[in-house]
Amino acid sequence: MPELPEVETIKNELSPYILGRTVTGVDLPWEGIVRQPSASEFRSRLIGQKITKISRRGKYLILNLSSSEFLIIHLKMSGALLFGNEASEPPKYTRATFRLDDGTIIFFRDPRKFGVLRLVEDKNSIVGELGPEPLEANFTHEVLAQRLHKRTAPIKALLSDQKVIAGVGNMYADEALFASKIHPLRAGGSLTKDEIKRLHQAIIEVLKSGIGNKGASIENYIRPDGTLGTAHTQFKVAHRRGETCPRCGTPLERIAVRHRGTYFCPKCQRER
DNA sequence: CCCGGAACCTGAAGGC
DNA sequence: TGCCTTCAGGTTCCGG
Repeated sequence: MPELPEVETIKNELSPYILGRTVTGVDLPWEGIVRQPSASEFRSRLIGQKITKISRRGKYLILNLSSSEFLIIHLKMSGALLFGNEASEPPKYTRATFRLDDGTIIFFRDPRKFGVLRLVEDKNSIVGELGPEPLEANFTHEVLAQRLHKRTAPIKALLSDQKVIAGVGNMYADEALFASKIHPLRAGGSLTKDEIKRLHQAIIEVLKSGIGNKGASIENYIRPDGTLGTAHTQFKVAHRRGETCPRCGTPLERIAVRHRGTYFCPKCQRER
């Protein structure tokens, strides 16, 4: 499922195909994918616009348009953006198709229909409340400490909260907690300064590693050219049900935190 | 404001 | 073999 490294990879690999191109057609086989405005208005306002910039904020993709509006895309759990041309058959579960002026076609494939398309004038209406970008210089361990201060929710839940840190989801939260040897159920505000420093470093490392491996192909994640990422092969605990800790050999445990599958080593990540 | 749980959605996997 | 139930999780909404 796409988290920061997956969305970053999609942005990088899609960029040469769409930057500077003009949208000439929009098909919506399932109109429910458009959150705002209405599907018909979305179509008419998007057609004719040139894509002048593509960026990422958290797990959102942001396309700047020549009209000064923004096309904001969220892939949620099962969404993928795939490129093709006029000869391409739409992949199964295609929910939206964008035709560009050079014949390139971008397919939004999304089996579970969680994905969202928005066309907005003010991008901050969507991404304005997000927490800091973990790979930018202003994300320091002091900033992390301040955002966890006095929070009583489990650290795993806080790491996955986009208002605390943008871009970290279920998989990379588990990896960062394992790397920093912190139990997922520890209250966020109970972490020591040293633990927060380790966690801060671990978040940056697991995300950078994920990007270096072009994302983790768990579930439906697929790169725009149809190939898979390899980040999941580097995972130490995430989704490694029934396996043992690569550090100490203890069988990994799986618990539910906020109904989310959470993998950890009960020996390396002690409860206190 | 903070926390936890339900809802959205459907393919895959497991149980009987 | 096949039907039924459960699981997967990012975000949003809602109640306490």
